Amino acid sequence: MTKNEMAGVLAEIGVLLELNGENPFKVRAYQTGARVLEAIEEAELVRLIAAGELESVKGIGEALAKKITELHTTGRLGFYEKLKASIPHGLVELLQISGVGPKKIRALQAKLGVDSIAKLQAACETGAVAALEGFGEKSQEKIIEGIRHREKYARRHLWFEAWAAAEPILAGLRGLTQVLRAEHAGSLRRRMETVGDLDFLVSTSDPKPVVDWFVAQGGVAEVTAHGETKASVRLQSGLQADLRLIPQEQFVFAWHHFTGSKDHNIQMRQRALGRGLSLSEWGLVPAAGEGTAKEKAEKQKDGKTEGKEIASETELFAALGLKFIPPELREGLGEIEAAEQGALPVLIEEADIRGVFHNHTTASDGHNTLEEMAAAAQALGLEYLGIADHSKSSVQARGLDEARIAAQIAAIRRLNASGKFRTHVFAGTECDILPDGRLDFADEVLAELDYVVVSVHSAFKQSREAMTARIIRAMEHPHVTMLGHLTGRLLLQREGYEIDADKIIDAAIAHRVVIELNANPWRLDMDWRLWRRAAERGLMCAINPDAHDTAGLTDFRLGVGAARKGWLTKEHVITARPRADIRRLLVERKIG
DNA sequence: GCCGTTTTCGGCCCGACTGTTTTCAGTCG
Repeated sequence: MTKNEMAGVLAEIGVLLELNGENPFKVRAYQTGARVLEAIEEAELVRLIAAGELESVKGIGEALAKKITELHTTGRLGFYEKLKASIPHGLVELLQISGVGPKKIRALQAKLGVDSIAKLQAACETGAVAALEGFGEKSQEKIIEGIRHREKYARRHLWFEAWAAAEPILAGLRGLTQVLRAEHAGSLRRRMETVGDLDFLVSTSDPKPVVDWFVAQGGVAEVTAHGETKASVRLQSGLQADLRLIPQEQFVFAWHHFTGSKDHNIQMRQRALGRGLSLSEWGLVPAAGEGTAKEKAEKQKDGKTEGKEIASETELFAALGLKFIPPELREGLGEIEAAEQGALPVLIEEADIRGVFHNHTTASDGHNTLEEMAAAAQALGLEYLGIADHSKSSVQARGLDEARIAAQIAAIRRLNASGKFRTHVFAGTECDILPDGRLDFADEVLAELDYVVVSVHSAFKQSREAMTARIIRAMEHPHVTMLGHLTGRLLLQREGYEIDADKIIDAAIAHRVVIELNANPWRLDMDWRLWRRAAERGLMCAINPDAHDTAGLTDFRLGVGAARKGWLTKEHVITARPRADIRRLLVERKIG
């Protein structure tokens, strides 16, 4: 059983225990265990299991270590199978309904025999739910709505779609005269590849007109909460947007809190407690003494307790002995330890990008010509543009055959010689990796190119072993410069093909092949979660927009966001190198 | 179920909003 499958089992145990009404801290322990497994490297995990040292991992104790070991060695877990069998499958899907949690599910099951969405719907229609103690007409209506929209509401949204929705809201809030400050937070600010909802924070001396504007703005389908300090709306896309109104003195604390992640916040609060302080969205106050954190924060505001003024996130981190942690790193994956040791990376920025390698033209499945792409790259200030159209086996994308790519190479050479654009164009290919790992072009063709991207576009259903061997064989080819989209995933649409990422990363390092961070908003592949360790071991990254038109070139910015989440600095990223370096490296045929 | 430079037991982040209540439980983030 793979690492991620084991993590999935632990997470599911957490859900099942929750439905059983188990101690919430036990539930959390399983959730933590699942996340820890996801974050650990597969080879390291195997080593720890073999050595019996799993318990040395923070978050994994005796019980979880035993269960993980059982899963790893037998592929099964008796505890899990028994638990799963004891709980009707339909109960789990009830959790998808907005406003319905474990307690309500237990009540519905105990008193009405509800153990599926269908039965819950039927019970609502007869009015039985409204008659239940603790429920009422409103609850019943909300459940009916929740059932009707559960797919739309549960859906996550691509980061760039969420950003497109958030930008005008943020601008609208900032345009209100009552608003002192408005910021976005949440997974959008952390630049997660997908976003579940939008979070906006506002400080104002006059909340009512701000909340009223927020719930009445265009694009709002439904108002789900409308209080004095908080409002929630459902946008027509199904995306939920939350607005929170925060006094100016507490803005920084709230901004940090609602940026998350949850794991990061828990670790920050634990760190604060270790220093006799209590951190919340209200402030950073002494942990001891009477009263809630909020009350203490308010006292502090009035100058009744000792406390240094904290006016920025930098000062907030500093108060806990930490360097500023960029939002992209706040995933609870070691950033606090790094910040403590002054070992945070200087993350790559959009301005560091000098060029892009993987782009298409009308020669294959792009929508703009070579010259149009070059002009657009120049307008973006890029020093170089790599053209990598598809190769002949990608028939669906009108892949180039030998004659057409020869003509394209000549056209690129002529364009560069003409001096028409300051941006230099490199002639490349996105060469198909054939099902057996051979390349789609003969060596003589590849030798004519400035560089070669290799990608999988066929036979997605190969076994993990076959696919891994196939990709490694392709990377061993002496003409290969970089590997395109590692898994071929399309976010929220299609899982990637099965691979052993560690093995492929090792092979890429060994053969000095670069792996691409495909910055297309549906891809962001290789995943940010893999980059940190890979780069530490020496893997080089190319942030490539995989642009199919001139507008798509700007997608490299999404790739920078993902690279930042992967702890990458500009030293790790080949496309942050100036053109002169690139030319020299490409002449040597290998970059890494 | 995990964890410990206050602890091997007793904690575990904590507040807003809603709906159902008439003081609070459940859900959510």
